[in-house]
Amino acid sequence: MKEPKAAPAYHHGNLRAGLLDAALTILDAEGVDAVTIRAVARAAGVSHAAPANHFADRKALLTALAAGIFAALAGRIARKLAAAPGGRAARLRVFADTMIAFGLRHPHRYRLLWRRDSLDDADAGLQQAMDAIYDRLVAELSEDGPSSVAADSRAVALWSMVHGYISLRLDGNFVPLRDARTRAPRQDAIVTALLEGIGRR
Amino acid sequence: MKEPKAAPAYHHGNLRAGLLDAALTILDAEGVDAVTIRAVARAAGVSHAAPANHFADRKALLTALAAGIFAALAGRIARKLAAAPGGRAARLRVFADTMIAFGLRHPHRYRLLWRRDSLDDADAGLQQAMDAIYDRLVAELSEDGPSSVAADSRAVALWSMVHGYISLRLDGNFVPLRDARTRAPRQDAIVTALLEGIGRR
DNA sequence: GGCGTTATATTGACGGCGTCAATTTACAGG
DNA sequence: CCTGTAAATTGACGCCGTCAATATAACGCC
Repeated sequence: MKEPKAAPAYHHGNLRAGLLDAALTILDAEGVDAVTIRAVARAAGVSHAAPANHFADRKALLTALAAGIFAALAGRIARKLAAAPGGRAARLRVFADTMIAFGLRHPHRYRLLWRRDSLDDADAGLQQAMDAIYDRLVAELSEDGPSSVAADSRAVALWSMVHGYISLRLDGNFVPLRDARTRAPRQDAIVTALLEGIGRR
Repeated sequence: MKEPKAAPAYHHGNLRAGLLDAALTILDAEGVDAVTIRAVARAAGVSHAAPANHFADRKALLTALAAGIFAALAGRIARKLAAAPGGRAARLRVFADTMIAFGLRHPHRYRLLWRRDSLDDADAGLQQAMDAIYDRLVAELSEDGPSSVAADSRAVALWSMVHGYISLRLDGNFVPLRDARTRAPRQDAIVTALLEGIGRR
């Protein structure tokens, strides 16, 4: 009747978790390119080939890392939406704010999520996790009136705008961070723009 | 009285241009990560250290490559807009269509433009070229009525949406390429969504 | 307990990469 | 012609990912 296997220290047991921890630390500090197998192994205190037992290659390591990050983001969005008030516009703002806040607070994590050439798309539930968020968004948008655009396209429009805004901000663009007239935070202003339209007026 | 220096074959004269040519070919064929100094040198038929005379490091090479690509894109946008009809909505569509068409036609080139960690931001006129496009967009959007959002934020909204859409498409997302109701191309539908708004109705 | 199997970790090697230093080659101007 | 300078080559270094061979620890089973 062995002990309940409570955290057998290290080295045997949870190296995998230790590697992912180390990888996340390096990612936050130095960015995706610095997350090398050897650097992660070093940080975890094992030899350079030890990670091979848990991750087939660097891509697999980054994919596992990204999967965890995406799960955290999806969870946060779900929680925020569950607690959000009823109005459609308000709920869409919650979605956008949560995404943007996450992206700006964890730049390297966010960027990793979209470094698809460094990730094993097929493998992780990554695509599927993203689809879940997307479906949620479509649902939020699907109480239809006579719109000229279907709910899925409206979801794509919002998702694209939010993602594009984060990406561009992380690249240092759009530095006046407030609307030129209202002085509202830019991220609020662009959501307003999408909600109300920029066409006529 | 030397010859007019008409294309001195190679090796002395225009290695720099030859390297950029080779780099672009490799980029299109195999993506950013394959554009290594050594591979480019190999493709140009010179030794692995020859590029050092023209580009300080890999970052400088990629930056020069990106600068050329961005200039081409900016030129295309300017030309298309110059030839575009008068209506505001129509002109915004021209901008979006041109960007999206470029991004989808040259995925690796488009991705390179935003691999800012692989580029030397300060150096190239890259930021400046982008600002030029951005300013152009603001100008297109600046005939103001009593909008609740200033022209610059509307420009950010459109630019973000277009950029985000391209990025996500290049990552394999949004695969139903047409609006669920109207069967219009998705890229047209999202522009419509932004023009008309997705808030109330 | 003892023992073999299997999972896990180490060591060492290989080739490719970016980069640097030393060297050779080619050209230009006096 | 000769000399100085720009351009290109060669060779080395350390880092990387990855693979093969080896050692070690855990576990199942008798």
